[in-house]
Amino acid sequence: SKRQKNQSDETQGSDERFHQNLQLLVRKFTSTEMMWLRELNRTLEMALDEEYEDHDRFDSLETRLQGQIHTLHEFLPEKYLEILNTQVMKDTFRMHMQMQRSNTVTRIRNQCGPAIFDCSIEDLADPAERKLKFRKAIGWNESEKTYKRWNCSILHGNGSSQLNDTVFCSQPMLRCFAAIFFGTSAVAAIRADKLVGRGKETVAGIWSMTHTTPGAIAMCAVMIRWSLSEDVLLQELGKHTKIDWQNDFESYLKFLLNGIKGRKQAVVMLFRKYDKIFFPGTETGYCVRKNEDDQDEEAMDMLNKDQE
DNA sequence: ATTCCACTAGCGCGCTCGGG
DNA sequence: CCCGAGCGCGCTAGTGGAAT
Repeated sequence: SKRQKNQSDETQGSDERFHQNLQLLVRKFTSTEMMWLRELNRTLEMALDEEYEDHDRFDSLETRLQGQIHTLHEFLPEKYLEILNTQVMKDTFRMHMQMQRSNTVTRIRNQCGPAIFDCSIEDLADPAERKLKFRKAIGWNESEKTYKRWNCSILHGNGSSQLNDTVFCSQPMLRCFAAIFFGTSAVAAIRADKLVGRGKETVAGIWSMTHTTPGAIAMCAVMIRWSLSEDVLLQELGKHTKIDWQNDFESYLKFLLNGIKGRKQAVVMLFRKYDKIFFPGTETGYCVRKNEDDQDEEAMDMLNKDQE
């Protein structure tokens, strides 16, 4: 059956609208909260553990899953939480999270790649060429023969710095964010230092985004490194690079979440920077809102210990 | 052999914008 | 004011590869 968006809301079955809204929410969730869910089915079957603390979220698989289910409970409206543990929910999450990732990687590497990375189409088209040209920029360490998730010049503001106060600030990061949430043409706007996405129907509008989220920045970082990598498919574990993309995503997420909680200056400024560019005029930034319930803090020094 | 998975080409819809 | 060109969106149908 064809889409019937032209029909008014009244003529559309409430059941159909229920599912369309859910699909929309799942896509938003993928791009703004978590691009992957570990053990999706089991997560949706899980009960909320009241003892769970964000603090321990990334310590073990069990706490990671609890983190996921807690994130879902914060994100989804009540009416969907009631039916979390159903086959419909599982199918919808699996299908539409996948579709959202597919659409995004196609957009970033193939459609916007040259504009985001200042390179030719040919540079991006061939895996071997990507490896040759960009391996260094996405974290290749020649002496250790592995990829480092933090030491990537492509993520840093001034090109080659490793300091944590410039991470996620690079032009490609901003362009990638623009491409995902404000459409392909927004990349050109960012490049020209112009306002993005005003007056156009973009996903940021469709999803009613009001501020930058940790999940969105973490996903952009993974998307950028993956787009320049020799991997052909975006999978949790990269076939050719052997990069554990899912783990890297969660590391970025951990860094950002802890940074917000601990009011780490670099992270707070990072979100302010993104909000200023992409959501000007909104006073409901993530940092402001989230900091109300923060508790005792330990000094966070993730960047130094890195890798687990 | 069959099913699943990741991704892509291309389509229709709804929107914006500019010319008449 | 309207009309049509063009754009960005999500979706469908399909490919080719991997897993079972």
